[in-house]
Amino acid sequence: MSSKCRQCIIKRFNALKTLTHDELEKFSDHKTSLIIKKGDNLMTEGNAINGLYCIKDGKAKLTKLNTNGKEQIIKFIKGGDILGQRSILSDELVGLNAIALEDMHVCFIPKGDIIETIRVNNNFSLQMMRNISHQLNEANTSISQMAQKPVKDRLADTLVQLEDLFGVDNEGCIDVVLTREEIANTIGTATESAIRLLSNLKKDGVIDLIGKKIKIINKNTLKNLSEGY
Amino acid sequence: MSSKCRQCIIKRFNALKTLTHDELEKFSDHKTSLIIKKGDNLMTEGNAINGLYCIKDGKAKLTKLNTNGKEQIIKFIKGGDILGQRSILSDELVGLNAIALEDMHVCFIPKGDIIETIRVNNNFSLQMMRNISHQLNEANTSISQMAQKPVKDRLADTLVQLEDLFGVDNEGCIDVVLTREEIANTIGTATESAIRLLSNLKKDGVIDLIGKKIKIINKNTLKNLSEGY
DNA sequence: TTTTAGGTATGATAAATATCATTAATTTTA
DNA sequence: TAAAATTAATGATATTTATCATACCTAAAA
Repeated sequence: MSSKCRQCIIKRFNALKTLTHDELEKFSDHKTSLIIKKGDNLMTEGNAINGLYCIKDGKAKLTKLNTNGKEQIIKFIKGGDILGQRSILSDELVGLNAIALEDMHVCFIPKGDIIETIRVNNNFSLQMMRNISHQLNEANTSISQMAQKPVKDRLADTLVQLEDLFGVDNEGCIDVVLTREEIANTIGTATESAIRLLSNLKKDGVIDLIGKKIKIINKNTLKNLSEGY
Repeated sequence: MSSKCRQCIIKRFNALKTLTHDELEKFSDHKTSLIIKKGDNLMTEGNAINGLYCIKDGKAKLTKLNTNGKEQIIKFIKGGDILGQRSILSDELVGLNAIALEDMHVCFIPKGDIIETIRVNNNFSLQMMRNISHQLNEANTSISQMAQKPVKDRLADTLVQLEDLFGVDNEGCIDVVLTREEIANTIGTATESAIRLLSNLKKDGVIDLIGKKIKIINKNTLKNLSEGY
């Protein structure tokens, strides 16, 4: 049973918080609730999109498939995030794959309602612009880091970012399960290189590896490493 | 003597084309015309910005300074482009340096007018969103390429993109003057590596090097190279 | 014009990273 | 639970890329 948008906690976290009572009601009436199974695609690169996805819970990776067939992970997504804004706003095809890292609960709001709201509710559009602008800034930083930093620094940076984004579980491990290959695809390196560098960090006592889970022991050291020290 | 925004040809190329007669008049009255000398900063990373820059003519590089002191070129800018949108929209500090590659003519429009127009003119905000969204898409592609492609492929890609962006002069050379270091900072490699790869491309007859100027002889080969063939 | 400085070019070498090969561990499937 | 398949780990090696050194060229400055 799908609940009311009005009651949804995720609206506190994003552009939805600017909506009026009536707008929320309309969204509620038109929305579809979906369950995306781990490994399934929520969006697919090159496809058209006709609405916005609100992530209620679950985690996803946003990826791009390279011409050589390699997957590049551009960004991670979690509950409270909104997907598809860029594509709806620019009226372009979807640029990234969104692939569930675990089962997800998602709401789909049709494009018409969004566009209508953009036209009427200025705060909503401003909030969306803010969001996209912020993402652009992050992307630019990413370009610079990918281009200039060695793999080791990028790995350190990624670990810190993953902990900041997903937090830690009750054992103190970064609260997301990624394969070594996915970590490699995030920092842009070969899987073996990622594994090797993780092993080194463990040997140096900076992190601990518990199965697939990673526990940051010395965050400051990681932060320094990420800046080349 | 600064002319009227209404008559400015660059308004045809960007969000300004959605402005009403009255809005253009207001912009005209409040704008400042500037000349930025080659090598000077139009915007500086970390600074606040209180308006939008419209590039009438001239070329610029958008850069980021890395923690190791290296410059990364994120994007190139030319006449018709608008600068500072992201920062104004998100209300964040400027994320990039804009440095003139040649003398530029630029108009500055104060933030107040822009924000006001965003509130009133929906087409204007939509157009801006489109622009930012498009830039975000490009940035994501860039991340993927930086992370996954070898330097040679990135150089080939950059050369093609530079020609597409700036066109060619009457000798058929890419119509922008960049130092080898700037090319290296675009693709994210050492200057010597960029020079070496350019020399190889010349030896293979794919490009010609005429002083600093670069002439693409076989664009298709470059395109293939950029995809790893 | 000569000098000087900055940019370009190229070789030699070192360091970083990828690839290939193999084994061990873990997860999935039958 | 056993077998199969995937994932992780690590060594050996090849390739890519960076760094250092030096020479050359070009354009600006004295």
